[in-house]
Amino acid sequence: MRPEMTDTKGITRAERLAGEIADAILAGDLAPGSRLDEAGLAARYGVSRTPVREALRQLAATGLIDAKPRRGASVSHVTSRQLETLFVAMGEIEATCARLAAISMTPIERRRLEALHERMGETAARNEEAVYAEANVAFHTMIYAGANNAVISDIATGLRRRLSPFRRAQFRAPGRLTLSHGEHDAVVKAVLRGDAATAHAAMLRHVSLVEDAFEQLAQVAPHRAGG
Amino acid sequence: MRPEMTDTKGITRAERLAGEIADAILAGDLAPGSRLDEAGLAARYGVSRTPVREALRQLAATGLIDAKPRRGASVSHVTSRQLETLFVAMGEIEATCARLAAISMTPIERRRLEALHERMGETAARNEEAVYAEANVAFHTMIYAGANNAVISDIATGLRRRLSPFRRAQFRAPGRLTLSHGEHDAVVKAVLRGDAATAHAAMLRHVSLVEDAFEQLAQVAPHRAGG
DNA sequence: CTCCGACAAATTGCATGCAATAAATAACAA
DNA sequence: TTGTTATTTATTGCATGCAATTTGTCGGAG
Repeated sequence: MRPEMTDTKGITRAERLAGEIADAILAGDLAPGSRLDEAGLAARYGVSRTPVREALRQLAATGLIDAKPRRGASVSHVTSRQLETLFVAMGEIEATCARLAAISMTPIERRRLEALHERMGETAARNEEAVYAEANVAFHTMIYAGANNAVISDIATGLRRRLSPFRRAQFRAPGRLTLSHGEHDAVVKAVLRGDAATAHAAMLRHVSLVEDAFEQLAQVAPHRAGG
Repeated sequence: MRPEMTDTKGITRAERLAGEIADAILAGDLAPGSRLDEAGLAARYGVSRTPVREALRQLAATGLIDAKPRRGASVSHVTSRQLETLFVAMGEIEATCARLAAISMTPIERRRLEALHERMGETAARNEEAVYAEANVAFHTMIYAGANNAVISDIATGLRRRLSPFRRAQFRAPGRLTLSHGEHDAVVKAVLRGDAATAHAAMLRHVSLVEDAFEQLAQVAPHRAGG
């Protein structure tokens, strides 16, 4: 449940290894289905098998890799069916965050959300993909935090991480930036006025549309992890 | 995500240990705040420290225990504030499951839910606490399954486990059984007729009332878990 | 030619030993 | 007496070796 919140400077090798391996997977260096041999990883990272084992367990808990008792671990290769399940879950959780944010965001949080949203409008108008993508992460993170519920925001963060490799190019679709900002607008307006039900629905719709955008891209360039 | 939670007959010692320790915690044998000494546990369960370590990591991932890098692990003692956060999260997730169940339950699942609900009505009328409590677990599990989303039902199951020690006596309050059944009734009716929004609201209300019932009991017998 | 079984190789799970670090205590100075 | 520091101790993190189990291959029988 707690991947890491304020985890005390993961000084342990296992923690660092988990991060390294996760990055390698998310970056596509380790393709889905790749076998994660303990000895091999130990040699590759210059440590013994023990921290590798712990790192693998940790990653298995997040669902990033798939480990069965005596049969080793492999990069969990996500089927399109599972991917849809993940997107649906992500949508529901984000919608829940928006719902809670509408109820319990502090005035300061609302001001900051509004300010970020306006800035993103300008970014979208100038069609600056990279800048918008970065701000987008901040936007959603702000919604998670606004829920003022550590358990749910942890869940949301975990899901976001798992989906991150599939969201790389989500703003490539033509006109997606302004569309995204428009969808955000509905969410922000509802949150600011404290309309929980509408915030929920608006966020659900937004994430569903993100999923659609992904699927269109996926058809063009089927995912070989090399994203 | 993980196709199976009840992993392949946890043949490994670490898996079994994780279960044993979790049971000990949930049963109250290990009080919140208790230090979980690796060597001690290893001796107690007659194994070496290695599987104990892995079991502790596993439990830390579920939030049941709290492990910091060089400072060992201890039974995470839940503050009342965190407990409220957990209850809120549980409510939101369960409500989401109900929402999805209303949308995507198969006809067979709906029939079974209805049948169980009717049986529970009779049990409640006869005021059979233990039987009702067991059926209640099945009821909620059925809602999770009805969401037809493995990711979300996994999350719900995890939260339920974390909260289970605090729900033991939830049906002790006088008249709670028939009240519970009435709340279920609203959920079931909405789910059966495919009314997602109402199912969401009804389940949210139900879980909130469960939380209230808990808090009343908690005032009578405080857990000294607070801090 | 196919299928079944035994054997061999590789890999994981577990135990144990050592090193590193944090908590606890004792000693010393102000 | 109290505050600071050095030492001691206990516990975790890591490395390595061995045992158990799985998988792939080879041989033989049908």
